[in-house]
Amino acid sequence: MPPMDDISHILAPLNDAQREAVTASGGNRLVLAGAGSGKTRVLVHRIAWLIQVEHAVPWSLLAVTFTNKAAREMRGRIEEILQQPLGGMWVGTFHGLAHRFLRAHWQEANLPQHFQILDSEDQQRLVKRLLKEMQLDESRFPPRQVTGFINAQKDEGRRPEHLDDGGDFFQRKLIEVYYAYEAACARGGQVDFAELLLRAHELLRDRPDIRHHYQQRFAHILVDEFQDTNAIQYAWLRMLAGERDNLFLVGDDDQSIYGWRGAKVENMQRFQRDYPNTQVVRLEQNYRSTGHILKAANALIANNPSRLGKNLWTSGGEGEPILRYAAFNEVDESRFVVERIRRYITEEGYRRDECAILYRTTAQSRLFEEALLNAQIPYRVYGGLRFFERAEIKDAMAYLRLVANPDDDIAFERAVNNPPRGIGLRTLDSLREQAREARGSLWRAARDLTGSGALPPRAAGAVNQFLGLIQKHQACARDLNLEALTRDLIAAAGLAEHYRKEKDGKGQDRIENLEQLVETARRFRHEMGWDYEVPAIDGADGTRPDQAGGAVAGGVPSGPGNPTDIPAGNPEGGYTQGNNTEGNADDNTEGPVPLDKSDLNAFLALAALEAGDTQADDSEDAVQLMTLHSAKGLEFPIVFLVGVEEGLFPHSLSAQDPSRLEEERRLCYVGLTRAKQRLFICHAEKRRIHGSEDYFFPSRFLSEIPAELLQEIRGGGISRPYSYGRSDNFLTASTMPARVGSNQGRSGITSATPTDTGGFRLGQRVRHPKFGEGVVLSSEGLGAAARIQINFHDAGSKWLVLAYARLEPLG
DNA sequence: AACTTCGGCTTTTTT
DNA sequence: AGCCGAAGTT
Repeated sequence: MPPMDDISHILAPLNDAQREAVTASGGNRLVLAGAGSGKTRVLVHRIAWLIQVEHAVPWSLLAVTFTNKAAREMRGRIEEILQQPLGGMWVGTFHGLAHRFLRAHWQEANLPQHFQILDSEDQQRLVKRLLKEMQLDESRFPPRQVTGFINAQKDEGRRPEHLDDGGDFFQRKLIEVYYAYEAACARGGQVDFAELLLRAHELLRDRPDIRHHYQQRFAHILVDEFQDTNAIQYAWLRMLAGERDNLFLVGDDDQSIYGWRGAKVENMQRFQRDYPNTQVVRLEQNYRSTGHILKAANALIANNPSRLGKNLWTSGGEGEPILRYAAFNEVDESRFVVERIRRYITEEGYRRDECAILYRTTAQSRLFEEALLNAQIPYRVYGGLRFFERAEIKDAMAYLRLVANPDDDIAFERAVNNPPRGIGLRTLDSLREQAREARGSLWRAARDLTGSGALPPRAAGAVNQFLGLIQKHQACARDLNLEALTRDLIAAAGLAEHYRKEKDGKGQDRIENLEQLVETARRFRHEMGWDYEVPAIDGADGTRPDQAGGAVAGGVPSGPGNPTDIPAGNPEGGYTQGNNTEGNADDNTEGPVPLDKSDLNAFLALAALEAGDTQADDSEDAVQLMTLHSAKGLEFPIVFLVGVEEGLFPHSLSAQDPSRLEEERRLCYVGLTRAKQRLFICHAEKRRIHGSEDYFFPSRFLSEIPAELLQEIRGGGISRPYSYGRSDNFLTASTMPARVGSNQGRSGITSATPTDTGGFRLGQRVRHPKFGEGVVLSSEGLGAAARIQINFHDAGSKWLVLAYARLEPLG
């Protein structure tokens, strides 16, 4: 341990508030860390402080994050500042840590030793199958909603037996599905994401011996992004902390944007009630953005009534004004943004990756991609399918899963006739039927039926062949390493051949991805995995302090077509490859390593828990495109916040409910605070959405930003007052050409017959005495029959009879 | 059993 | 407009 005088590197880079948090001793701490206030730095330095100054052993520390990326980054930064590897410290995601915990205590948790993890897609498939078996109509019980119901219950810590249908038919059925779902998971030895947390919590709750063991072990528990915890995660933390008052929670209630998936901002207030001795530290000095940007963000978020309260400030300058662009339509918007980016790159020397385009919904990326493509500016879109979520990878993984556990029905259904081998619906139905009757797995049903001659010979042959394929690999799994098993299985199943024949252009990509999978398996080594050793609970020191490291396994590919890439590299740089054993493993290949069953299982767990990156090649300097959600935690010198329109942002599905509207506002706050130097806010007056064209008001969020901080840019250099009148789309009886034919829309003309609009123009703003302000969408009919469609700001879109509607033109 | 077409639906995303 | 699932066709 370095001497006391060697702590300047821990404290020197900190401001007073940060230092207060880092050096706190005794008691719980809640750090309210505003955007850009050095939240991660505080966590990292706190841990360094605990180890170097308070002489805490890494083994007695627990640090929890939400994403694997954050966990990797934190571990890397701690190791960097300490200049030593963090052996036994538990750093990971809630799910990752719960998984590790359950692996160690599978018996006590009443799980099979080699339980598998279901990802969301698997879960959805299972629910679908159950709905079908229970003969519930999918239109009345949409699988998505049913899955959502089950997950929401688990997130709240509720088992089906805790639920009451309240006499409601739907509720009763949902509970029945939940029961059936649990039974199916138990039969297949499977655990979904929420189950990891719930089981881990229940185990701590029900087993005082285990609970005390961990309570004793963890002297300090640190949590990042605390505002994103759900009920069960919070309960789990409390359980682990016990009476030790050893919680160090970092979060920002203003950046809570995952309420829709169970996160509870309330946990921040609740924590202060549950632990009245908690000391709160506010980090309000922002090191990221200009004064104007911070003022805008502060003003915006002030509109949210339920806040803990915080005000960001900077010692830096005010910076440039925020620029606002009212685009005519979405194409104009994308052209504007790309033109500006082009100028920043070519005229001001910015790198491409210093520019980010942030949007509310993924669908919005397309136009920007097109415009960037046109301008020949490289870009990178975040989000979308990750490596282990790709269909071909899941196909191959289904075979691996069956080798590990033949009772995995979800894998069975996926693999059995893919590639097609003559096992059709009829055959599958009889397998399902048999499985249901025998209350066993499909695998067993298949063995029963092929043995008893109950299947038609042809089907029986095909099923037998499939069974043989899996069995053969189960047998030789002992002699093969993971890589060989994966490669052989893909070949024997005929997957690559199958994709080769695929006629759409994706076949080649898919084959490359399968090759990448084999490569990933090759790199995956036992020593990268987890230490599943069962701690001796009654012993003073059950887990080996030096061994438990590497909560985050290496080897997840960052995407296709880049076999030599360094996996999971940190684009922000600054961290050494730390726990990433990969580099070494690559170079000292010691010949074929025999496959340990836990090797295969660790690989399967990795695939589920850490699905890999979305895209290859972070190395190329490219403009960054992402949703606001995925932008959290990032920063860019130049930010374009686009599609800032009422109905899109806030999204129409959230605008009604006050609490969801607040969350939208927080999302906007997150967006604004991503910008370091320049911020553009764009909205389109007219936008094609879901196939039809609509008029939009600028978002209310725009009007919540003080006008003096905003400067409007006029389109195409033409100075024109901001109004909806820019539309070239006049639709009055006199100017409207009589058109025949069906190719409407192209020129923006939405009706082919002459109509009477009473002098109102399409896109014109109007006021109605009852419905308030709105925009003319379209019209039909003549004279007394003339009707006009208005999209009202508050009341939505309505058809009104012109003769009666007392409409007053605006603007 | 495999291929084709039609119809409904459409936020955000990590584990 | 596009994606997915379900029904209809070959």
